[in-house]
Amino acid sequence: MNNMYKGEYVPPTLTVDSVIFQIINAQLCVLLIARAQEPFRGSLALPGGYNAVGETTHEAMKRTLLAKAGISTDSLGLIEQLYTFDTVARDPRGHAVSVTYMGLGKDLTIKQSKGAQNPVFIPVSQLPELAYDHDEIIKYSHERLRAKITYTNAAFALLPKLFTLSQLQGVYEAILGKELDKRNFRKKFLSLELIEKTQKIYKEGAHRPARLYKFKQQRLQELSRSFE
Amino acid sequence: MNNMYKGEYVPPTLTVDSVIFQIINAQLCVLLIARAQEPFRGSLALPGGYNAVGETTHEAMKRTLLAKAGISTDSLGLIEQLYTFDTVARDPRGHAVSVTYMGLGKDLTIKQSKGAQNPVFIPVSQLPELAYDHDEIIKYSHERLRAKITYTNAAFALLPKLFTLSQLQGVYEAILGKELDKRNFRKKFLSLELIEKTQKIYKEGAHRPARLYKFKQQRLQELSRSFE
DNA sequence: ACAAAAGTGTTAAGAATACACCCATGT
DNA sequence: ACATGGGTGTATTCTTAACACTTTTGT
Repeated sequence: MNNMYKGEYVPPTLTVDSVIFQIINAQLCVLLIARAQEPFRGSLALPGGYNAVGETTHEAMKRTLLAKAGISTDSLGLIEQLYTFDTVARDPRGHAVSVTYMGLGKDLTIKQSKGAQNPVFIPVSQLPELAYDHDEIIKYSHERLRAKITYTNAAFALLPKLFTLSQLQGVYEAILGKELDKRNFRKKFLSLELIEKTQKIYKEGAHRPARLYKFKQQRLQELSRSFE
Repeated sequence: MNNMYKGEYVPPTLTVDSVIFQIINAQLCVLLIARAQEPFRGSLALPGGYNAVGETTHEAMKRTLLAKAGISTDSLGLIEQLYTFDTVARDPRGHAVSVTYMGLGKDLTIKQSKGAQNPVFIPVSQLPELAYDHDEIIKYSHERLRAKITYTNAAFALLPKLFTLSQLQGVYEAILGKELDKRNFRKKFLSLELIEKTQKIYKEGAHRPARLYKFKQQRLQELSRSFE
């Protein structure tokens, strides 16, 4: 295994995969594409692809996400590296190493580009069988997201600039998978001082209009006291 | 950048690096080696090396740690993958991707093996200038460790099977970099029910002997309430 | 007897939880 | 007038934080 000393070093294949989350209809959804090629042709999979020499993993992520799903990373509110998986046993084509990223967005529009492969957002609670071990990766990612919203303001990346407290609570409920008490949620969240009232009102449906709030910062911040 | 479609795909170099922590004299120390080759010949660096095809990153970590520092991963209480760094700009030899692991141990004995490169444990508070951006990696790793001990029982990996409450508190103080109140620390930690009293007593020095405790589990557990 | 670390309890302030009704709107 | 989601307060329990003296040993 000391090939490198003899000048015969051969690196494994390097790939990147993206787990892009978005809340749709109060459900946490993940971006998947239908694979156009073997292996797992026709199965749903995370968007991803090869990472060649000279390209950073972040650049490869950006490129593959745009190519396979027509989504620009600029439209994501937050991107972070998740974990690096060894795929020795996992990929039928042989040894590869996959660097995974998690991205959070809202109102993501999928542009059907030339090379795109039918990108869709599917609720994480209703995933069909996926290619490779992508279900494991999504589960891991969901776990990370759950943790992330409890000690940071990451929810900003899943909400519009202006939002109601009910929408905010809905994001937490969708990710944590449980209902929260409205009064306690509001009291706690407001006491964290991450958001502020605006003068705007959101009218919708046959009920009392809601006040709109906004995050003070549109970038990741740690909470002073963790949540839930 | 679509070389792979033409069968010309060339992956970047893949390397692994390990950040191995140990508490020595109430100080958090990290394992470093003196580089025997260019680049950064003579500088201190994290132990690491190439990861060739057919080998998982974990296997490569294990192998390089043994080869460069004579430390067996079996002697570590905890190992976890940290982060994957792109080294396009960082490595003078060109584009590489480095998967980093964090390991925690106690009483680690460095065996000077044939290929070993003067491995030493150095307090993180007194690091000299290091090769590459290894200082950044260590800082990141320290941050992760700080978080880890506040929401898990990870401290078990840095302590002997039996330990005194003062030793346990010392681990927290060394990692958090601040002093803690003895009474509050004990009350809180005991209430978490992760450790239990033993009948053993530790006598040392000209003072009252201390009761020894042990962790109920020698594997990672989340705390019911997070710490500090 | 002294030095050195071990061990121990109370009080006050802050945070979390449980819980139910009125408000503003559209139909 | 009714259905729908928006908005609000209090009492209780639990958790944290601040704080100082006695005990046991070796020399």
